[in-house]
Amino acid sequence: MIYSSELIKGTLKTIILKLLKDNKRMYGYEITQRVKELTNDRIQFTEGALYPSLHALEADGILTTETEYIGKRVRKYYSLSPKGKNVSKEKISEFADFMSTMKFLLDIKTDIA
Amino acid sequence: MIYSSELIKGTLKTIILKLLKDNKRMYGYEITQRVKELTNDRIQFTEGALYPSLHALEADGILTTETEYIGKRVRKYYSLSPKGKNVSKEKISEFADFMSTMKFLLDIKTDIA
DNA sequence: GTCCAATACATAAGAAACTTATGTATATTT
DNA sequence: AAATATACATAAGTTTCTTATGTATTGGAC
Repeated sequence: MIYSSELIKGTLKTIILKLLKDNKRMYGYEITQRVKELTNDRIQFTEGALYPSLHALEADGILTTETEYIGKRVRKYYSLSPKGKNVSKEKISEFADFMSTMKFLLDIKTDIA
Repeated sequence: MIYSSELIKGTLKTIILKLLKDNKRMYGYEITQRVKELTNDRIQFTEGALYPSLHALEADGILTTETEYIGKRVRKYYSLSPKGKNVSKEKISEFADFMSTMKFLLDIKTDIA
């Protein structure tokens, strides 16, 4: 099952910030692959969504970049700035809070007895 | 705390369908108040988002309507159609699945030493 | 008895975030 | 040698929401 994109909307930045919190630095393509892998293909970031989002986070001072060459191919690593570390924590805890609200609202039973 | 709207995006229809599943029929204004109340003001639907969404669900054959007058004031009640009952179940279980994926994704440590 | 807030609907313009499509280029596998 | 994977990027179009506006009735406060 691939989730309807409507459902995933708005979670992209939160996921990016979580991955970077755990991994110190990652490049764009790596992020798409990691998410795909971790979710068993249920969540797949398109490049058209990912790259503009990374650029926006950098412009906001949340991410910093280092460009490296692997052979002749460029690779752009993203890391959390000090500000980004706080934003990351906030976003993740906001999402956790949101999930518990939604869980209550949708009356979802997580334990299948 | 009011959740960032970016986070709530895409959940509006799911919430509407859940409320109508439990309540048989509700009118627009009632939905906004119920959601506000159930979430302690954390989720608030604007009319500009709600009404077009209800119209779209009706156009898709997911909701049916009955118009009633309370005094001279019109009130439009929405109910799930037979098709809507299925869609409602699907949307809710899709969201439940999505939440468990997100919970995993946001809890995991990927930089295991 | 009048004014403000609440109830109740609706739509339109603009913004935000995404999809789809396209482009460039290198590296690896078949 | 060709196809696939890696790796970046942007632009046009769509969807979905926000913000603003509009109309009208009802109830409570003063």
